Amino acid sequence: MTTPVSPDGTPGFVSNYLLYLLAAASEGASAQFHAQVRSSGLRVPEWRVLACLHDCEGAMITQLARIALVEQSRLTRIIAQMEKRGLLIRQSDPEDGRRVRVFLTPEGRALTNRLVPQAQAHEKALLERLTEHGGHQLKPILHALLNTLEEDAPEKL
Amino acid sequence: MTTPVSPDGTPGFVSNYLLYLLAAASEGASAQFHAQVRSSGLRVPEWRVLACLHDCEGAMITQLARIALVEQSRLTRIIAQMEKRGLLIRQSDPEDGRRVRVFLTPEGRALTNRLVPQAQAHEKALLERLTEHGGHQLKPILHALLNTLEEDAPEKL
DNA sequence: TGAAAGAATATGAAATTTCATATAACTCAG
DNA sequence: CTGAGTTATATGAAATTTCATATTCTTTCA
Repeated sequence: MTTPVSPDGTPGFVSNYLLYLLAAASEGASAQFHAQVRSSGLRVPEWRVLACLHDCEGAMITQLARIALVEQSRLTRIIAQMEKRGLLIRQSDPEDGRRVRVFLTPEGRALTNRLVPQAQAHEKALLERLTEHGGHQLKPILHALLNTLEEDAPEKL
Repeated sequence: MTTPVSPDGTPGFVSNYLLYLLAAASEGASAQFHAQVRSSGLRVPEWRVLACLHDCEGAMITQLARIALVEQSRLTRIIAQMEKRGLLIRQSDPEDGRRVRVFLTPEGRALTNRLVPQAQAHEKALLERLTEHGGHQLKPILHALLNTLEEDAPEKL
């Protein structure tokens, strides 16, 4: 990831463009851990679903889609696959028959409980290597960015 | 994007997990501008290709794939489509016949020259809304993160 | 030189993703 | 209680993406 420069050495637009930096940072930082995810037999969106369920078991498809950053119809199919694999079960909400609530199976929970600590360990290691460069400011700034974005989003709660 | 919490109010893992924050920040920050991209008739990876070419005309497919964060075989097809649309042309390198170098057409360049300033304006506006929350630290930290990641990547130059 | 190894790009085929829309369930005003 | 409007999820069909591998060209070195 050598900083791309024009042939003449000019720094170029992309290499200092915020949206590029964010995308590259996200991709790059995730790459190592996502390899672990895949070697646990999960694809990234599946892992995200498990992580969300770890926090909010019984969430609706739509909520999961929003949190896991996946489009709804896609998530519906991912959930279906995960259900077939026995990682989770769908259960329609008795209060509101349109809603489908998703729960981890014991197997799904076991996998989740194995991966979450791995994720935390990976995060810790990464942040430690960043301490000299203000690594502790990273998460606060990202939170601030997300809050700012929420303000002007046509937000669906 | 209400901070997801467990039913009991516990803050939860995901909502403060670095890789999630990065992914959500990237997605969220990009959403508005990517809407502009699409209304210019481009998909996001296509815009990324144009932006890269803006900086390094004549780049090889592999370079573009790495910078634009797109897998090579996918990029090959994206480039092919863009060539059909007249946004760029491929030209095989006389020095090394395996390489394909990519150049903007006048039309492609015009589109690029229209979008890059839009991107810059969007970035500026976003960063301004973040100034009170340490927005000026964001890009430096992301650079630091990317540098750190490069160190231990099996890096292909 | 020429055979083997390596690089850069392309491509087939299966799988996934997207987009629009269907379906089903709920809400609420009249 | 009925039907228009809304919300949650599902699904068909086209398009894209992925993965493995083919193809083409280059480099290496015996």
